[in-house]
Amino acid sequence: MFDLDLRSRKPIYEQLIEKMKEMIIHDVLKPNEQLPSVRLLAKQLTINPNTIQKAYRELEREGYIYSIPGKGNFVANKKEAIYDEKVKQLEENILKLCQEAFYIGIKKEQIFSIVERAERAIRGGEEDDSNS
Amino acid sequence: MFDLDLRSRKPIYEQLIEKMKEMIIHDVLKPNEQLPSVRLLAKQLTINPNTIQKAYRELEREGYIYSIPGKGNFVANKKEAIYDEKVKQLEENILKLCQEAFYIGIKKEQIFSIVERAERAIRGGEEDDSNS
DNA sequence: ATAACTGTATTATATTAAATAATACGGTTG
DNA sequence: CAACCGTATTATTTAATATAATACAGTTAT
Repeated sequence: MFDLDLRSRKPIYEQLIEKMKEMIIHDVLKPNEQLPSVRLLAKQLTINPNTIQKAYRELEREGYIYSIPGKGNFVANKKEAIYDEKVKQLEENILKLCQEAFYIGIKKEQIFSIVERAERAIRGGEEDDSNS
Repeated sequence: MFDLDLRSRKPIYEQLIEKMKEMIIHDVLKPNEQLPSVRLLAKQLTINPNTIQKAYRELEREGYIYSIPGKGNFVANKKEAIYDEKVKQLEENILKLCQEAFYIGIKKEQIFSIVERAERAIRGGEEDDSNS
């Protein structure tokens, strides 16, 4: 379910955090759905339970999941809060990249075309559910 | 000249690489200009010469600078090649961010407005030399 | 209540990348 | 030749990541 690269230069817990964020945002993991227990997931991934715990705690700190001691970890139902946070992050990153781009002389239109290319890539690869 | 954060979680040599790339791209460091020697810069920044050397070698590998053993390290005159590479990188990064944004439902117009905000930030903070 | 799950916490250890340190060799310059 | 340069090598230190072994407490079902 959560396949990650153990030989990567990127820390395992970071990979797991990213993976789960993605799955939560993309609704692969539904709100209030129970996540695999720390110990079980550690066994499945053949990594240490503490590493899972570290990832879960960070995800909780950021509002993606919540935990009930003795019961388990669950996907947060604050989808909107997460979404807003994500949008804010994306805005910051895009803003930063654009500033850098403008700084070295790239024109606004050039960026627009990149944005449109990105849109086509998305629209081509997957359909919008809102009017299907 | 190269002020960097020694207490950062980011490796010093990476910070130095980024800093110098920026200065080279923005023409603060002119083509064929001699860079401070490995030993001198290390003394100035109170860090180890090997760390400078590591940064310089990476910058050379990427074509930003060239070195003449016994003489010194110099800014590459392949500005265009560097620029093209930088543009390509930016395009990739922007594309990636946009795809992620679209994926969670952000509209194209929303991104356009971010781009325009970035442009205003740049145009406001510094003037364009091309018609001054 | 007790066994078998859960999350949480703590401490110690191992592993790895980043950074330091100490040298050495050879080219360049004056 | 002295004083710079870049380069290379090896050993060591440091800090983050990951592992390991436990322990404690809440939950659930029997």
